Amino acid sequence: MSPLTEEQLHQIRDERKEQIMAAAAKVFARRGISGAKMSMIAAEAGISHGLLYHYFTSKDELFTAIVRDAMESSFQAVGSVYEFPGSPIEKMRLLTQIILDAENIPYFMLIHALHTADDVPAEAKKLDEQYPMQGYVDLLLPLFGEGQQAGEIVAGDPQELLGDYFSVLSGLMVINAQPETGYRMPDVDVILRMIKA
Amino acid sequence: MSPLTEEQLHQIRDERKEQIMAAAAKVFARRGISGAKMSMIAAEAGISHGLLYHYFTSKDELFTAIVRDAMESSFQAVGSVYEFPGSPIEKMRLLTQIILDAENIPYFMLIHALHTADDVPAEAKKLDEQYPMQGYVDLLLPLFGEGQQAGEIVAGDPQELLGDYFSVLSGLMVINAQPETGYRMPDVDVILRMIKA
Amino acid sequence: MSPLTEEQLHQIRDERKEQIMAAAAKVFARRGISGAKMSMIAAEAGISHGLLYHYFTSKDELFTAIVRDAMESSFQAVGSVYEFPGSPIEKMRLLTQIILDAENIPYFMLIHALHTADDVPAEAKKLDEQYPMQGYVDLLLPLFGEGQQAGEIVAGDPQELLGDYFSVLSGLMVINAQPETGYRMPDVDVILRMIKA
Amino acid sequence: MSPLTEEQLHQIRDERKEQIMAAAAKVFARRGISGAKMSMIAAEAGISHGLLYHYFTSKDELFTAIVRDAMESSFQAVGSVYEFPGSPIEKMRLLTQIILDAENIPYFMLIHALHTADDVPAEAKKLDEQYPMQGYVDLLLPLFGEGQQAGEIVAGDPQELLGDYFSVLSGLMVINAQPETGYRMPDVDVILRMIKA
DNA sequence: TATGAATGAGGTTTCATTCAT
DNA sequence: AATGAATGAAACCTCATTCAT
Repeated sequence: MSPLTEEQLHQIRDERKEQIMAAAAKVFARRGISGAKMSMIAAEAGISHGLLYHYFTSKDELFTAIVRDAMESSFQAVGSVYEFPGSPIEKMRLLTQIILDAENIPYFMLIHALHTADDVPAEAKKLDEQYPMQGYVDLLLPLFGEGQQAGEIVAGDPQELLGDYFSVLSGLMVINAQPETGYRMPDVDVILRMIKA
Repeated sequence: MSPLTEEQLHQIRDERKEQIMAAAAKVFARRGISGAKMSMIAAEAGISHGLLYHYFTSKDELFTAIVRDAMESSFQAVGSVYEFPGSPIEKMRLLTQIILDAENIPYFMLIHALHTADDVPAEAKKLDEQYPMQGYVDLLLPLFGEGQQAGEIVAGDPQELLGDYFSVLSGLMVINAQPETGYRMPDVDVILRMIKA
Repeated sequence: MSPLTEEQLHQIRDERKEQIMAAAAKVFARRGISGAKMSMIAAEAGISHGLLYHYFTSKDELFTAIVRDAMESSFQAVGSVYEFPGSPIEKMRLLTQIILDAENIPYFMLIHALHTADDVPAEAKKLDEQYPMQGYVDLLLPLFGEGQQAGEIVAGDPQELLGDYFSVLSGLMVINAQPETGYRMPDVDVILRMIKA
Repeated sequence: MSPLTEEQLHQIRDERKEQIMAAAAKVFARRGISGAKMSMIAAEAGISHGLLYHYFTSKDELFTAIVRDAMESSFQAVGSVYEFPGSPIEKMRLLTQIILDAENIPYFMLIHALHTADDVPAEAKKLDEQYPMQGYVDLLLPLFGEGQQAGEIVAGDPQELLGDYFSVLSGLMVINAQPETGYRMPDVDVILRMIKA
């Protein structure tokens, strides 16, 4: 009966959702929650603002969906460090290099926005508690300890060192979210010196 | 009951302005430009929102005034590094420690907000060009070179290294602007490892 | 598998229209004109909202069609009172009983909505002038006069009494349109006392 | 310090609130909840729509405030019946006459709107449960029983009769909310016949 | 005929700014 | 100088209507 098959419609919906979320991630990252206007997101996605509401009930829901996406996939990405080749410090080096990629900036910005705004949707706050930075630290603790025992990584409380390391990375991503601001994105090896023995 | 002299009035006015700017810096830092509402600033300053407009023509002017203040005083603070005691690396250590003080966070946040928002007043943008990060780097280049020659500071392009260093510091300040976000503010010595020989 | 004849198609179309109008009447009655959303009507009719527009050009046209239907059939129903058995007051009793049936509520609600809203389509307003309450009164005047002469019906201006009577019935139907509101639908005989000698 | 005394401001606020509520009652009564636009209410009150939000947080809150007002004062009005002069049926007659006053129409309409709309604020729904029609019936039961014993009021279950009576009155008020609709507002004595012995 | 994606006018709400007192 | 009432531009969101398939 339907002129488009169920499957075709499903595909259209999924593609549109992706398209909107990609556009929204950009805008949220660049402007923060209240600075991101629905009209900007619509324009960035090349659709009418009305259609946004066909796919996401509200700005809040849209923001939350993007954050969920960002957190889940970043968590996975960090977890894959154990499949990297090389010694612990070499694994850390690779992971750092991957993280610093400009394309990850929106993810860091979103999490930053999450902490910055105070009108964050409750749902998004839950996600923040579910995937805290501590999670990344825990994930890497074994690797880090191994590196310390091997004498490749500097001595000290691994929890704190890893926390410091992620904080530095997060900060760099956040301030480099805008182009042309005069900030620099340091070379991997410069940052790595913080934890290298 | 003689009326206040012109000068006394002027001084009262200036004190009020300081009070408002301090309150506004806090709010701008915590919420960003569009997230900071004039009513919040008024509440934080303990005055009515109407009174804000007796001291600052607009939100834009208020923001710009704060940014100017932040830039000028931070520039001065960094410049005073040459009066610090100790060897170059010790001077850098002291400067870093001073910078990382939580009370400086608003300054970094303001500059970050300046880069983040796109509805930044033109006046504020001019300030950004007038006091770019490069200025801080230039200020410290002689000290840094001295340290490298003394073998205290790691070899490499001093321009880039200093740029990296300031970027890391800026990033850390920005992400630690909100309390309770799980980020860490690393110990001075951890950061210092990035440039220490 | 011979294709449907023109006539059969027409009939199917008409049945669909009836189905939609019945659904719409329910929704309009319960929510009023602006409270009734096209999507609700479509859902109630079990079709997509897009299909509504194959049968009715607009919400206004749909509303008008329902009102026309309601007015025409109710006029006919009241007119049939003369074929009822019994004396004038008994005829009035039967008519009242028929009117008070819950299934007639949508008709009264529609006419009420017509008077309530101010964004009523011009076409519908014309209908309201074409079938005013006065029409019902005129229809019943002879019967009423007969009842008065027979001493069954209370004395007084029959125009006014009949007007009062219909107003009371209308009011009762309208406030009982929603279930569970605490209002009562009085017994026929209680209402009849208003006009019984 | 304040250029207007606390008291003056309070008075302005109260007057404005009254003015807005009166205007809103009119508009809500005429158009229902979703049909009443905030801009209409503002226009009716002769103020800007922005100012509405200075006094009432939302359309819902405004509606609820009016309903509360309506319910409380109508409850009081009905309760005062016992202070009326005359026999029970005469008291009922006076009460009826007071109720039927055109100025009370908004009150009935609001309660009707409350039952009609389905997007009624939760707060308003609570009020509806707190002041149900049964409350009015209970209030009048003693008087009604007295009238029945005195042979002035028709025999029958007083609960049901009073319920019927209020339903008829409510219905009449609701359908006569709009001017020029062809409905009639019956004379007190016509309605009274429903309960008079 | 039938569907649901897509649009945009219009309604609700927020908030920077003005102004009477 | 100080307050808070008042305004209106602009943001968010809803929903009647259109249109590709």
